[in-house]
Amino acid sequence: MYQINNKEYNCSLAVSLDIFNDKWKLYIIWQLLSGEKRFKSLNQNIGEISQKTLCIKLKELEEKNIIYREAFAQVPLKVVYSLSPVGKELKDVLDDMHRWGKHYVKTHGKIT
Amino acid sequence: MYQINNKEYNCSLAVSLDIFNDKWKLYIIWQLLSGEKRFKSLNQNIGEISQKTLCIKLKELEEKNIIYREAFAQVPLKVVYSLSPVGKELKDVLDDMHRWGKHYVKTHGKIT
DNA sequence: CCGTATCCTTAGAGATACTG
DNA sequence: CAGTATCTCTAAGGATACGG
Repeated sequence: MYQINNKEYNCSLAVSLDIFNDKWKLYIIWQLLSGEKRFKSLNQNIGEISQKTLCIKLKELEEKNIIYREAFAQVPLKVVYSLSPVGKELKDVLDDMHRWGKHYVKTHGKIT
Repeated sequence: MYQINNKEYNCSLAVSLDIFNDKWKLYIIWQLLSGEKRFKSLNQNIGEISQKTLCIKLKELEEKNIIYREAFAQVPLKVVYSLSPVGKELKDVLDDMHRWGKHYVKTHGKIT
C-alpha cells in the first residue's frame, strides 16, 4: 500500500494514473521537456487550453513537486516554469506514448 | 497532421493522450498485459470500476482495435478480452508509468 | 454471466471579465 | 504579463434495476 497526501493506492501504477488523469498535465510536461517556459508560451503552445485551466494544472504540478515555478520581480511580470528532477523522469513515459501514437496512426489513421 | 476517425491531431502524442484521457483504459490494458481476462475478472480486479463504465471502456478499446473480444456460445455466457498487437505495444508505456509511480512514492509518499 | 437502460451527481473545463 | 473570479455547461462516471 502506498500513501500520498492521505490518498491510498494499492499499486504504484495507480499513483501515476491518478496524478495524470486529466486532459492537460502530460501536455505541460511535454512542453517543459524541451526547456523552461513562460506562462504565455505554454498558453499559446498547448492546444486549446484556457488560461484558467492552465493555472490550475500548473499549480497542481507545483504542489506535487513535479515542476518548479520561478517569479521575477519585474514589470511586466515574468514567471518561468521548469521540470523538477522527478518531473524530468517522465521523459521515458512521454517518449513511449509519443512513439505509440506514431505507430497507432500509421496502422489505424491517416497522415495529411 | 494526423487524422483518426475524423479527428485531427497535430502531434502523435496528442493521439495517445486523447485515447487514454479517461480514468480507466490504461488500467484495463495493464490487467490484460498479464494475459486474457474474462469480464468478471476485470470487474473485480480493477479498483472501483462500475459494470457500466467497464462495458463502455471495453467497447471503446475494441472499436479502436486495441483489444479483442471473443464470446463463447455457452450458458452461462463466457466472454474473453485480450490485447491486440497494437495493444501489446503499450507495455513500454505502462512499465514506465509503473516505474515512475514507484519512484515518486519513494521520494514523495509513504509505503505502508 | 455479461451486459443495457435509466437516472443522477459531480468534477473538469471553457468564456468572459477583472486585478496586481 | 500572469494570474483570479464567476458563471455556465457538458460528459464521465456511479447506482440501481432489468434483460438475453
